Amino acid sequence: MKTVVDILEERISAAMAAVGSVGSPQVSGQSGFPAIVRPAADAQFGDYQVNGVMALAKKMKTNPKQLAEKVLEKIDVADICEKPEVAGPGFINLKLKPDFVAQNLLQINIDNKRLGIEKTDRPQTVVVDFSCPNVAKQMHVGHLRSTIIGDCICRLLEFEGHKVIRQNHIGDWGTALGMVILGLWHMCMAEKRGGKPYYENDIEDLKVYANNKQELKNICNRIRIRHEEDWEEDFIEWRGDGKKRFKPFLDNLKTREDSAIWEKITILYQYVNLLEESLVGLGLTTITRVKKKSYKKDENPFEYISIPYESLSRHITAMMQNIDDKDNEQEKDAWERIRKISLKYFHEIYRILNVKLSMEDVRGESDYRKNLSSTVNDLLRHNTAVKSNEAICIFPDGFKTKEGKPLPFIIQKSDGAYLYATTDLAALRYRVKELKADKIIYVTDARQKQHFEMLFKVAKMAGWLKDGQVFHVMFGSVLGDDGKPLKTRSGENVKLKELLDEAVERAKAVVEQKNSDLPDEEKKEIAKAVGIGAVKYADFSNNRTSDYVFSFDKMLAMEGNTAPYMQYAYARIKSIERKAISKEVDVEKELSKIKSLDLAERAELDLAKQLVRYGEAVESAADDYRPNYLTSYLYELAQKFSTFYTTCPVLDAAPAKRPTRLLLCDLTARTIEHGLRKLLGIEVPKQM
RNA sequence: GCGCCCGUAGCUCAGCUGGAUAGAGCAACGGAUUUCUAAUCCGUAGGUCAGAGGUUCGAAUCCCCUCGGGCGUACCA
Repeated sequence: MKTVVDILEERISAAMAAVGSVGSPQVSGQSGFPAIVRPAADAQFGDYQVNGVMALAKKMKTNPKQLAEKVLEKIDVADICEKPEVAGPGFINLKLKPDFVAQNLLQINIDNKRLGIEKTDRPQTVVVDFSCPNVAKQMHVGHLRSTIIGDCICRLLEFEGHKVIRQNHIGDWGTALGMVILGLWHMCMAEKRGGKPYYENDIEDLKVYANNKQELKNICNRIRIRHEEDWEEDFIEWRGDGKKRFKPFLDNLKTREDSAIWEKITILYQYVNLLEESLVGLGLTTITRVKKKSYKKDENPFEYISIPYESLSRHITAMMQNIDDKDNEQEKDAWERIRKISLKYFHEIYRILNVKLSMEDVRGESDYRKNLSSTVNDLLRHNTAVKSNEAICIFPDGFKTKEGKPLPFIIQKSDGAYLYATTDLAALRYRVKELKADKIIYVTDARQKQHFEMLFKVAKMAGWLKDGQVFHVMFGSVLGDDGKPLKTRSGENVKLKELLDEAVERAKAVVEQKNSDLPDEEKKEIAKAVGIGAVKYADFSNNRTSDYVFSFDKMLAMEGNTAPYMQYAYARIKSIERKAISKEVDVEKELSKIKSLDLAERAELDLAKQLVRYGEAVESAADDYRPNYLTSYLYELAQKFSTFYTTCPVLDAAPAKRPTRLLLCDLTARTIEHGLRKLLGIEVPKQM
């Protein structure tokens, strides 16, 4: 079934074409005559309005009002609308016939699965890249948006009939790798030293003195001296070979519990990050080793160099580039363990969030590690990439540095390490070539806009992409209550798990207060649905591109335009169905016999018209990747239902009126359920 | 400096290739419950769409300038 707005658009565009081509042949040669049918701005104008006539009049250099009159003569919508009217400077107002609404509703009613919404006639293979948390890091509120918006986009596209391939491009390569190895090293040394782990004290000190440069330098130097002591001491054959302590520690890691490792590694990751940030500009150096290009048997294969202390993890990253080598076996095992544990925790969050992402959807940066050199080489061969300051770069047009020079897209650093630009290119190629993607969608925050613009441009330069094949679906940053961006500095992140737990807890308190008679088990289920639903809905209902002000109170408020409002409407309908038995009303029977509807009451007709529009809302949300179009539709639906509910008794209605009202209830429930559960991944309890 | 995004009611935000008198929620105020769940409904009040100019039948929306905020800007993601 086509949406009403599409039918109207088609018919009125045809009428406009007929009128436009008569008076002005040159206009007809252009790209058609869009009627631009929109929901009416004000109910007094009817249900839909045509905006396109005035634009056409402008093109034809004619009077819009007169043109609208001419179009009116050609319009054939008598089966759908009351007589259309010209209004204002050249609008055409359309009002649906109650009969048409009733017939439409009866058709939707028959289609249990899709509520009368057609599948696309041009199905595509769409790759959606979303969520993408970082290994060894707790997911925080910043990951919430990518995860649930991405999931919603997948659900919308799947429902439209596209083949969707989810890709969880987790951060498990590049710098993350070096930081985890360094973090594990600190874990080892802290355990050797015993007592309260030194990194916990260091984190506190670094935070306290973040703005006192002199003291910060003293602290960092103290850390560095301890670091070098530990490093110097840890060897059997050659300085710093790690055979005395670190290597046995890595072996021992296998015997430890996941949860114990997870808790520590997330803190250590923060530690390494915070230490490196603190070190910037302090000028401290440290000793490390690099493998010689050639060496004799029994000779120390390493030589020792001095590097800036803050670049140590990056140095390790470069060394670990060959993680698949035999020498690095232990590091590789440890790394895979950390990766596995991290994924376990991410998937726990996905389960709680009701997000459809499985282990099969995980294809992280590390999965492309074997394609990185060929990606770079191919670009060098095409002369797309060039060497500049020892780094391998591509200079796409239109991007400039601070100094006004061309801005490079760096795909290999001067130390030989690859970057996320390289993995992104390799991933993009994989998606086009192997996954046969017609379309690739990246769901990330707006700060990466320039990166993606460059990525897409480079991929086009290399001939790997067609126009219009990739989209960056971006969203705003997460802000704190003070309106400033929530920095990813350690400690300031709000852990997603804790946020979700609190949401459920608050919901539980409300359920307890409103409906204390329910069995405990049910109260728990309701609290989960309401709490998680509220958090997700708060995010969906915001404009995607705006910044996101994070506030417990706002997210967890359960009044007004929130998920619980819709869940409540649903629960009321289910309650009517339960009550029907005691009132000797056979709902199933009345619904199955229904042949026509009686939409006499204002509230009935308003609700019916809203129900007819569900397909339009889904379509616009999917077309623009904007879940908030869907949430505002559902909110309006619930509002119209609530008005209907208070003015139109259902079970106590006259027997002749009752089937219509039962159908309105049933269809409202099905639409809310479909929108919330199927498309937004929000549960709808039968009671609350 | 340059590039991108943003500025709408006291607060949080919608506003869909430019469309009619700019809409919601929260907070405030007034009303509604012997009747299917009041996590509700009905109503009142609240605006120089940051400011100035331009484009046109018509601008919150497009262009220019100013002010204010954010992000990015060669080896982090």
